[in-house]
Amino acid sequence: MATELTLHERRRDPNALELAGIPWLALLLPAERERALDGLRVTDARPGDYVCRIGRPVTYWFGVVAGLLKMSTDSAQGVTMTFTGVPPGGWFGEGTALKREDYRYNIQALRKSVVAGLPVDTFHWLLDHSIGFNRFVMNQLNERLGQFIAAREIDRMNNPDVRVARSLAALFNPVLYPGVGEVLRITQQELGYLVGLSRQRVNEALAALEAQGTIRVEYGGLRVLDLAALRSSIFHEK
DNA sequence: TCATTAAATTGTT
DNA sequence: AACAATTTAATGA
Repeated sequence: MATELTLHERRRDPNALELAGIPWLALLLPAERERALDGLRVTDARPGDYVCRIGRPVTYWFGVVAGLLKMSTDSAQGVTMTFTGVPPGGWFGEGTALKREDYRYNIQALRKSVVAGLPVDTFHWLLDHSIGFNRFVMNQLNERLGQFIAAREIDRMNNPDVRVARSLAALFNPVLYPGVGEVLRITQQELGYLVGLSRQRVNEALAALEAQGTIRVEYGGLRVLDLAALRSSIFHEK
């Protein structure tokens, strides 16, 4: 039933599925939405594919429709540092797009993903004309600031269980990643990569969180049961 | 559509 | 790091 409906939608509009996964489209007035749709490009990314690279001039403002991306940077010593994962519904690069600078990080697909891109010129046009779009971007910047501060706390924490919990809470952020919903599709391997822990240790932490009743571990993903608990959970040393 | 096989992911040591 | 067990995805009749 659900598939028939989407197939029907797809017949009318080949991009219907993808467009449903772009949160800010609903905030635009019809004329603005039309302009946005003219510019929007949706592409598939294979694991390891680069969405953007450090130093390249900004071409698009990017968003994740499906899958999982990672944001990373290379230090002068050539060490790759992963900052964060970007799950569905996440849009990034406003700062760079605003100033029309070069990308300051690499964005790579961790798994097969669907990525949407809004050309910088269209991005600026929407900023100049759409109040709804401005609200979205402002809200986005504000929420990301909060997450940035939280990320610094996470880095200082030594307890792996807490690190996993807080990092998960960040990925489940409904404002930044409205496409995630109740279930985050991520493997324990991928999560370990993002958090900086071994898969075994992540598996152990997830088991503890599940025992605590804050999440449920599923094949290929995690279901959040208590987001507030995830954000503030505390574990005892063994 | 169903059964079989391959691949991916997880749980454990 | 390695292994077995489990789940999903892919294949082809």
